[in-house]
Amino acid sequence: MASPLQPARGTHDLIGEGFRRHQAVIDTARRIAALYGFEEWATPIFEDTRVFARGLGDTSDVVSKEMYSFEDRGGESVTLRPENTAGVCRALVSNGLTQSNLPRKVFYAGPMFRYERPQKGRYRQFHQIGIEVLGAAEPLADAEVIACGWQIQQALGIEEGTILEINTLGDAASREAYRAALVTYFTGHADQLSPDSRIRLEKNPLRILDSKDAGDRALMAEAPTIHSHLTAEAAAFYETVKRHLAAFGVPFRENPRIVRGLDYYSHTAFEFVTERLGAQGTVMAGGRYNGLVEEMGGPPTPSVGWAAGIERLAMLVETAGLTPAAPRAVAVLPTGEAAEAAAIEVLQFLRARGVVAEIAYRGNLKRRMERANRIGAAAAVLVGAAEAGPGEVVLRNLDAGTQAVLPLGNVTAALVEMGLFEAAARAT
RNA sequence: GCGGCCAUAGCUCAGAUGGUAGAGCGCCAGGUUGUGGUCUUGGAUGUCGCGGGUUCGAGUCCCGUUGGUCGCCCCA
Repeated sequence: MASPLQPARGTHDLIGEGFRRHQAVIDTARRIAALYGFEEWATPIFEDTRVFARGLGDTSDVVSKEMYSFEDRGGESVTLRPENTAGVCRALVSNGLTQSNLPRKVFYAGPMFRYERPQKGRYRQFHQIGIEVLGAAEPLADAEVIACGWQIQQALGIEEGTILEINTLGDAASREAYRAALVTYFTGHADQLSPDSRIRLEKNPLRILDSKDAGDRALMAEAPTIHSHLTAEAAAFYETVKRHLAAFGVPFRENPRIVRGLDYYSHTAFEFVTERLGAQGTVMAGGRYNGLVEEMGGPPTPSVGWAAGIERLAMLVETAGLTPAAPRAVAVLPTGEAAEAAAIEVLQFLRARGVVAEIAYRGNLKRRMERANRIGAAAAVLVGAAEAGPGEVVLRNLDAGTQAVLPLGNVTAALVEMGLFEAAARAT
C-alpha cells in the first residue's frame, strides 16, 4: 500500500529510467558546453536572501511569493535558490573574478526551488542546467550562447518540434519609451483588458504581451511594438544577433511578445518552446542581463545566458524514446558455495578490466542464473564447472543461450567479440 | 493563490442501482541433485489516500483534508 510518508509536495525521486534520463541531460549538456569553452561552477543551493531579492527584482512572482526563505539559527534570512543566474553573478563578485580575464563562461547544473502549485513539468524542487557568459557586451556572445543551447538539444535528439523564439527588449532607453507607449495604449483600452492584465498594467505592463487571454491578445494586434521604440544602437545590436544566429545555423522565429519574467533582462530575450509539454512549453529560456553583476556589488559586467529545466528536457527525451538503457552486467556464477571464493577472484578480474560484473549473493546455480536473467545480464561466467580445467571458466551468452569453456584471460576478448563490451576493449 | 478531474494489491486497472474486494503483469515456492529467459502447478499481498458523517451496513453517498493531474497566474 501507499506509505504514509510521501515525498514532500512538488518533489520527486529520481530512480531507474528517470534518473538515467536526468543524468543523460546533464552529461550531454556538460559535454557540449565544454566544447564551447564553458567551465563548470557549483554555487551554494541557498544564499543570503538579498542575492535574489536584489537580483531578480520585486515585480516578479518568483521573488514576491515563490521563494523558500527562512531564518537560520543565527537570525540570517537565507533562501533556497529559485534560479542560479543571480548566484553565479554573486560568485563572480565574491571571488574577485570581475578582475579576471573576461568573459568568464560558466556552466552549471543543480536543483532549484520555487514554492508553486505543482503540475506536469513544474515542481517545487526542480533542476536546471544553464550557461552564462559573464563580461561580454557583444552580440556574438548572445548568438553563441543560444547556439550552444540548440546544439545541446540536438545532441539530446529532442530538437524536433522545438523552435527558438527571440525578441529584443532593447536598452534602458528603448524599454522606457516602449513601456510608456504601452501604458498609453492599454490605458486607453483598460475596459477591454482582462482583470489579470489590468493589474499588470500597474505593476509590469510588458507582461501584458505575455497574456494568454483571448481578449488581451486581440488588443495586442494593434498594440505598439518594441521595434518602433528601439534606439539605433539597440536595433543594430538585435540585427547582429540575428545575423550571427543564422551563421551558427540556428533556426529561429521572431516573437515580439516574448518579455521574460525576471527583471534583470535587457536586449536579447529568447525561449525555446515546444507544443509537446502542455502549458509548460518553455524548455530553455534566457537573455541578456547587463546590470545584474552590478547589483551584486561588482563593476558593470554585461552578460548573457540561459537556463533549462532538466525535468522538461527529460520528458522530451522520454517521448522521443531516447531513454538510455541500463548498463548490462556480466553475471559471475559460482556453481556452488564452494566456488564462491574463486568467483570473487573472477569478479575482480573482470572489474579491473572495465567490465560491469555482478554476483548473486545466494542460492544454487539455478537461483543465481534466474537472478542474472532478472538483472538483464548479457552474459554469465560460470566458475567451478566440472568441464572447466584450472584457470578456465564457462562463458555463457544469455541472449543466444550458447556457452563455451575458455581460459579466464580470454573472457574480455570473447565479450568484445560477442559485441557486448566495447568498453572492455578500451580498458584492456 | 484560483478552477476542473482523479486517488482500489509493487505496476496497470475492474468492482450497475451501498452488503465487509478481483484480474493481468510482477513477486515467492515447486516441476529432483550444476544452467536463466518459454511452459506448467501452487502461494502471499491490500486497515479500497487520510479524517469525519449518513446508514443495520460504504471502495461505492456527503463533507473535509492530503496528494496527483489539467488549466489560470507565473515560470524552467
